[in-house]
Amino acid sequence: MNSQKPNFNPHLSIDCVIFGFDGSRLRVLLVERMGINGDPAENKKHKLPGDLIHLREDLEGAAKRVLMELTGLENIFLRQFSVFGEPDRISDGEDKHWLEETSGVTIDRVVTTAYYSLIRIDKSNTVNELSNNATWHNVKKLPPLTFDHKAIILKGLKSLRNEIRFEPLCFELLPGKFTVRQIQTLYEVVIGHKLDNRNFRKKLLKACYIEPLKEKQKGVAHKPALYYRFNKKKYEESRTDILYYNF
Amino acid sequence: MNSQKPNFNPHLSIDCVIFGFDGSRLRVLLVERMGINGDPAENKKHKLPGDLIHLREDLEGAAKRVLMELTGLENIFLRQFSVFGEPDRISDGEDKHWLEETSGVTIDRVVTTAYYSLIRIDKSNTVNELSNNATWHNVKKLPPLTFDHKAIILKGLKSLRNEIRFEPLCFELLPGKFTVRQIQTLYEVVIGHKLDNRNFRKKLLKACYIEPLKEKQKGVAHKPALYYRFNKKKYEESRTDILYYNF
DNA sequence: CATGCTTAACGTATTTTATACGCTAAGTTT
DNA sequence: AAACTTAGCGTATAAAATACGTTAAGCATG
Repeated sequence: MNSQKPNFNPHLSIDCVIFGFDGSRLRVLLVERMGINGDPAENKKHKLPGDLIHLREDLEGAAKRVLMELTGLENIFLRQFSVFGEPDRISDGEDKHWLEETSGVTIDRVVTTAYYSLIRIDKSNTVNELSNNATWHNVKKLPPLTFDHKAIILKGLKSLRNEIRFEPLCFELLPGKFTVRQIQTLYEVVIGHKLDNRNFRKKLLKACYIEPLKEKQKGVAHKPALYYRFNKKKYEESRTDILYYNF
Repeated sequence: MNSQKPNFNPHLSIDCVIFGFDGSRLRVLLVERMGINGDPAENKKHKLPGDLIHLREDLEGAAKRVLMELTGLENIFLRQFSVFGEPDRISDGEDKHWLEETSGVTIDRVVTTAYYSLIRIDKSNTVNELSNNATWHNVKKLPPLTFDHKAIILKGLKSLRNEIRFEPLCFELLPGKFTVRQIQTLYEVVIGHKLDNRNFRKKLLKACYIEPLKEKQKGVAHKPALYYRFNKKKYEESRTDILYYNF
């Protein structure tokens, strides 16, 4: 309508904490903040994939758009976990300057809705990442980040760490076929401590929705492990109301 | 600065789902939406306590302000649980008209951050509630509500239902001294099914942080129950890293 | 081609926790 | 005094978590 008006709301944004599992570490996908004139910023910093929200766009829709542009993937796991709205979260001079230059409007305050998403790291999405200046980083060794993005990542990690214990989120991070060792390692890195392999295995295989395949690992210098897959349908059928409670 | 500008951001709000437990039902505190000209609206509707956010105000600060104005209470339990930002959530003609009249600005879209809070229903806060047109409603029998407030309450309830099973939230809803029956009834209404009293009692009393008092119920037409209290310090000391997980 | 190395995979014994349900106790009401 | 109601304790059984010993299947090496 009014050509002065940008087609996004300068007060609202979304940011995505995209987690991936590379077989031994939990990683998060970050983009390099480009310099104001297109050239790399002097103080190189990373940021979370995110964007201001278009005027008639849904929050979750905006998150999906950002994910699609970055990875080329649709239908990936996405969960809102928190909002960050301190009036001073954009206070850092350099970061604010960058945001105003790239958006073209004066920024008073931006409230960002944070999502975490879970994806499988493999060849199919590596291509897009490279073309978007995106790189995977170990969540335990984060590079310098803009704004309060470090706090956002840590809170997202906290949410994941909590929720993976009660929901089948692990299968969003694992390949379609996986070994017992892979899923155990994933749990270990996410919840942060070692688990007994014999008991883990026992508990895992009791679950009828984790099905053995006929296929084994190949080319490993030890006894090859059997592959399993997650049967989502069986999982949903086997769910009963959880009665567990504590004080 | 600019006298045209309101001292709040017309895009950002908070809403509070305030839960209370009256001994047998879970209740939620709602305010009656006043009519546009001060007189009761024709189509009487209720709404969640909430407000637009002041320009330099924190989200949680805004929630605390709303709670303080409504109940006169400080330091009450408050937890952010979701954001509601669909572009059309304010689409209802009547509701939108009301909001524009009372705020004095044109409303395109409001993203609201939803908090739930837990309070003890007793005499000390009844006074303020009355002066603010606030009333308690059974969460199972909600009156007609403005905007998407019904969906917000239901999502808040879902969060509470989930989180009360792993955190000591029940003590925020109970009086300082309570009986085993009271805490069990609270669990039953929140999680939605009956529990075996004998086993519940056993599990409860194993917890060292739930301490028996010397005092008993009086004036009840049956064997009087012993009162207990929650020892927060002991609770925190007894916490160990939860190792429990599932797939 | 036998030996060692590494991780997979199975089993068993013990402890802890959850579930099911019977019974007595201490008040009030009639 | 008998009936009624909820409090409060106990016991037996089933299920789940924990601890840890042992064998199996592949590859790498001399």
